[in-house]
Amino acid sequence: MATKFPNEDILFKMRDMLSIVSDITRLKIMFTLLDEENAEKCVGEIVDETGASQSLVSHQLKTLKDFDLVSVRRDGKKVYYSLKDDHVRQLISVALEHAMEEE
Amino acid sequence: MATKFPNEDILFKMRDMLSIVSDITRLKIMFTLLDEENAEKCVGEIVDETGASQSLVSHQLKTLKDFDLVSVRRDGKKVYYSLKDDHVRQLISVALEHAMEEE
DNA sequence: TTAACATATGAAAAATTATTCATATATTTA
DNA sequence: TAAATATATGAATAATTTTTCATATGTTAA
Repeated sequence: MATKFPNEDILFKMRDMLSIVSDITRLKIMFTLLDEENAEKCVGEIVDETGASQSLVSHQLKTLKDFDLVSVRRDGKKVYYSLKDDHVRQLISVALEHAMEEE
Repeated sequence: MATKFPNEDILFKMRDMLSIVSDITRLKIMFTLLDEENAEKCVGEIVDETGASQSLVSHQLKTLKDFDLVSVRRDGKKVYYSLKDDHVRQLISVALEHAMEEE
């Protein structure tokens, strides 16, 4: 009878975490960054590989950064991003399994 | 250079899968159904335990059903739902770990 | 210091999703 | 069969999110 789910805080964090990986553009970005182990890519490369607009990629990278899921490093004119969080890799891999499994 | 992410189909499935678990109401519902191993709950119980409105719960259960993530069984006036998919459990547990881990 | 390149950003527009409200349907009980 | 209970559903509204567009900022090269 007693509801024993996590408190609201935890639920909200879960929701945030999950919704950040549930967008096509961000998924593409993350796949780009998963390309090789510890891959680091500059924005231009990410734009090319995802096919999304420069602006959109930039906005979404900011979203990822705000959630502390990517590391950023500037080198000259270019800014390099890499994936920071292992939970993301796990989420993506579970979702990928699921997506590939059926039919 | 060659972008080697999954094809669009797979990406969309991943997105669908991930976004289905990235909503507070659905998370609550799923936690309710995770309460015990193989828990089966009727809509009324789910309404009580989540605190969401009957209509909302019903809508979201439909969403879960459409994605084949829950099983449904009617017994008399009541309709019982249970979690069907193990990937969901995995996603939830990864997200939960993540959410509990920081700060 | 100006031009060119790379990236970021605010605000608007477009798209999607969650929620509510009113009501319908299905089942049981009186 | 009518009333009561449990759940579902369509349509409207509210809320959130994604995407674009125009432009700003930071860095290097000429």
